[in-house]
Amino acid sequence: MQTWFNPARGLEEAIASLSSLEADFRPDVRIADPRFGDFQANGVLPYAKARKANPRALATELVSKLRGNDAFAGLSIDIAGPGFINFVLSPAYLLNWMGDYKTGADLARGLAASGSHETVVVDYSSPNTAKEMHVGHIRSTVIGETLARLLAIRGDKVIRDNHIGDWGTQFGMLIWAVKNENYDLDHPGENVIGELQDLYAKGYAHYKESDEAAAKVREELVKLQNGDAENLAIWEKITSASKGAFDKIYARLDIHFDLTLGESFYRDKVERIYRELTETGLAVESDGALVVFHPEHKRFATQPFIIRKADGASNYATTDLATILYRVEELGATDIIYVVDSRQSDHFEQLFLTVEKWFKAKGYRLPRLRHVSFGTVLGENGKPFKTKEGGTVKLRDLLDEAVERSLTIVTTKNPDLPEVEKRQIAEAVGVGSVRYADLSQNRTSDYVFSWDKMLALEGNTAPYLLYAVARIRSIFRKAELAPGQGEEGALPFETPEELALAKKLAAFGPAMDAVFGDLRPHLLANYLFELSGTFSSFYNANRVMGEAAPVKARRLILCARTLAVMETGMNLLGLRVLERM
RNA sequence: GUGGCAGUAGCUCAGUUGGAUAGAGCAGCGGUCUUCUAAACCGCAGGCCCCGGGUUCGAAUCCCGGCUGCCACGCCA
Repeated sequence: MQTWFNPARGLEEAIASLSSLEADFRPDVRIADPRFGDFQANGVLPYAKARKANPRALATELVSKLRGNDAFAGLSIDIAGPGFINFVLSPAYLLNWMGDYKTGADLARGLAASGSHETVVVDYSSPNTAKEMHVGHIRSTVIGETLARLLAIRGDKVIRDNHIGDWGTQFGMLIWAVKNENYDLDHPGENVIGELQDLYAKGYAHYKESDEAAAKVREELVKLQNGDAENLAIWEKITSASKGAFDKIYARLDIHFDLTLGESFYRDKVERIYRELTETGLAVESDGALVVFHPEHKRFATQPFIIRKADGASNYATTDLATILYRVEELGATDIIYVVDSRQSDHFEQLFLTVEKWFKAKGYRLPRLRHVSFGTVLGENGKPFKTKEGGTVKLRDLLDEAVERSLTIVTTKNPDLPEVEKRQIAEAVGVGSVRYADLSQNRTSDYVFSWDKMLALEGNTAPYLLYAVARIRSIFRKAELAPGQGEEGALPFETPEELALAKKLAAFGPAMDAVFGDLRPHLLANYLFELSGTFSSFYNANRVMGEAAPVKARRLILCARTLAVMETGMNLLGLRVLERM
């Protein structure tokens, strides 16, 4: 019996190839409401509608062809209502599926089969140097990391690039303050970033004091940009200290970049941008600045895309243009994804429009450009997030708090575990909870920050998934078997809980298709939450140990496959799985 | 003003791109540990899908018009 890794896709293709309908017929197979079946094909309805035909008759004709075909041997098929075609996977089919897709590697293979194998740059996290990472950075960082992992498992060549803000106007103030305070960058204190942030605040205050003071601050920036050795040395030390602080957070979140090419990397690449955009006629002078207008666009006909400021300096539009060129020419990117806050959607729309015209004029290969946007982190009052003191919550503090709360709980629930293991569990649960709180929500909606919500440990949260995995691990530990062992002689699934779990596992492929459709990780989180729930119901209703051999074997199969799917999915979300908790 | 995003159960949110009787979690009520981890499971209750039109076999979803909230819009990123 033939099985499809992704039954929805398999059905889609098999139905299309067997039907004698015209080419515009799309079977439109999707997961069905369990009351009607496992999958349903709805495509005959719109097809019949377009031709004023009887959908029920068309469905009947189509189904008679499917029934005689080997590909549909393990499925029951029927027609309901106006022409829905419902499919139910047989227990034997499900058992076969479990035999074909056993391990994480099998699942990865199944996923990669439908990938397009691009070279894709994922641009995410992108904090500013000399500043502490705060809750505002968490979304880009964890969503970007998950997208990178998703694309990689689908078979893309992924290049993770941390486009840090290391060349902005903040350096004028920072350098001025470092000099004014005689801050010793070679022997910084414990909390370098905190101190740098204080220095920045002093520089900023000075900048605001008077015109003369502002001029001095600007002078430091100009010196830096002109390559002044002393200022460059200060800048380098600040950058290096900042990267060190970022790396601590990244290590904790298990995030790894292939490249960290910040804005400063492109500082000698902006002249070409000015030249090419001017010579292609895209950029024009306006109020002393060099800008791009898009006459065909309702707003961008008058809302400029400023690529060189009136004072001659570059800005982020310039470096973003240079960055795209670099990624295409030097990295071979066919696809570039920006994981950035939705407030910058105008910027990206202008950027992409400009690149399209520029690349077309120069005959450069145009990559696929996508802005994967996400909502803003808001406070409880619905305004952009600030603490009561007007500051931001540091990512470090958030993670520490989460781990502390988790430690309290693990100590209560499982007091006999060794201290070291309790701490490991608390770290995985705490950090995982913060991360999952973000990933389980639709990225496009705004995010209301709340300690309780971020650190919740029940319901649709990381611990719920981790707990399901720990229970499976525990079964194998008690059975003294490795996952994958003890499966011989299994009979097809029988109980409602077994069947529900088996079907949920076979729905992994369709769930992942939805995730890739619009790059929405929360659909993976939803799926894993549902899988955990289905497993928990199974666990409570059907014992594994102590059952007759054929029953035990088939339940061990379900445990092992659930484990493989959970581990694969959780790894994509960046959650570390646990043996016990 | 122009444009974008959003409005679904008391609260927080899903809703597979137009499919069948709109779903979860939390909070509430009731039940389940001598048996593989009760961080769990089972059940009950909870709805003007912002409002009004339209499109069609079918609309939370698409179109038009409103209302409300948030965001962006010349030299910050």
